[in-house]
Amino acid sequence: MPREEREAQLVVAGTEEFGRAGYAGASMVEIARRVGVTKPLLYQYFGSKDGLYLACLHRAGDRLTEGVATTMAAGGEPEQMPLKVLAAIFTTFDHDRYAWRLLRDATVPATGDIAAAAADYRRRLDAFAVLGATQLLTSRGLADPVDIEAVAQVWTGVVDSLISWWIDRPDEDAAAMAARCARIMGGLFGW
Amino acid sequence: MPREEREAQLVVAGTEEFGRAGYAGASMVEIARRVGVTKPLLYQYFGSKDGLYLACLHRAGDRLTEGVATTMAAGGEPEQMPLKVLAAIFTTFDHDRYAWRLLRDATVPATGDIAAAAADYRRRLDAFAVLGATQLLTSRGLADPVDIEAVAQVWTGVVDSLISWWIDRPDEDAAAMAARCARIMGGLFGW
DNA sequence: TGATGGTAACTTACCCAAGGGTCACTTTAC
DNA sequence: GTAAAGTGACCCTTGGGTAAGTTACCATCA
Repeated sequence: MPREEREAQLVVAGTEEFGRAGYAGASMVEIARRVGVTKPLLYQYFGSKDGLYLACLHRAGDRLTEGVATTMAAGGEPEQMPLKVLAAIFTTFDHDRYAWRLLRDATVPATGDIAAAAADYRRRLDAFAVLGATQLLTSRGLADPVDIEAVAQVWTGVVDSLISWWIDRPDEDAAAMAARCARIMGGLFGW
Repeated sequence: MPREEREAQLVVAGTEEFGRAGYAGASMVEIARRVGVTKPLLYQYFGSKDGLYLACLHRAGDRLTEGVATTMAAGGEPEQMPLKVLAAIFTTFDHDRYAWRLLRDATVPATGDIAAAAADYRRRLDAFAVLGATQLLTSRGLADPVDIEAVAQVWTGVVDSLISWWIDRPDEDAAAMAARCARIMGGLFGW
């Protein structure tokens, strides 16, 4: 099998394993086993556990920030943005649901390349979240910047828990997930 | 120092370290070092890493389920329950903010005593969340049980992210945190 | 009162399995 | 024949876990 194709397989398997068990809990030999190869090949292609994690992280982070940026750039009513962003995330990661977790893994080493890259992706996503929260809160007369930060962080937590819930329900596809969120938000908040 | 007192110190240090780094990422020697003792004493008192984790988990889980149960039992408007529960959680864990994370640590081994105990606490808390979500959604004409489950899980995710945010702001006390949540929910949802 | 023995707190130094990482080698395709 | 895909067997550090011993305190008793 050509290197490029094998690497893609390994990144997919790594994303699932890192997403499931976290960086600290994931095992390189287990990731290799999933693909049907052995550990030395994994090291030949990615150099180290950090190298593989970074490859997984960049793939996930780039796709995610791109999708969110496109959606946010399109604009619209502040109340509609959360749903639009959710729909974009669900569509992008329908077959790769663990990817989101890589950006929010608490078990990566506190310093080093991984921490820096993950912090950078989180920073970019947080900026979008803060932008959305600002639009939403100011339209309702709430201007405290600390409130806005809190709402932005809760928003990422909501995405997090929706994706965790989704991972446990593989039969629910992206469209059904988006429809469910729309129905719930409409009912609960009148949005 | 008497055993009882030392054990309490170690449970506090363990809760912080497990909460910060997760079960897989936490180190027993680091936990002992925080308290100023060495690893063998930790093992003499708790037997194993699992034993220490279970001690931390039970302390956190018991206090949490008790506080939530008391609050839910008091009853009230469905729209007011989330705020009341949040206020109870903030008050209970004002000086022990990492405790919540032990119930939701993804890096614990998938089987064994810890997994069973954590699943049990989560099950009890989920039951409260489902109860609250049912009251809230049925009052708005949403009766799909799958929607209710999703809302319940998102609710726990909201608590999770609020606590993470709070951990990063040690100057904000429980009362300020509750007031902030009340202000935001009032502004965003009109609750 | 002071020697004595026992117990609980605590440490140094070690064992061992797991897992990240490497080397030398074999197979396969062009 | 050579270059790339791939492997078996190994090294070594990390970290969970333990054995054996030391200190400090306190109750007891000539």
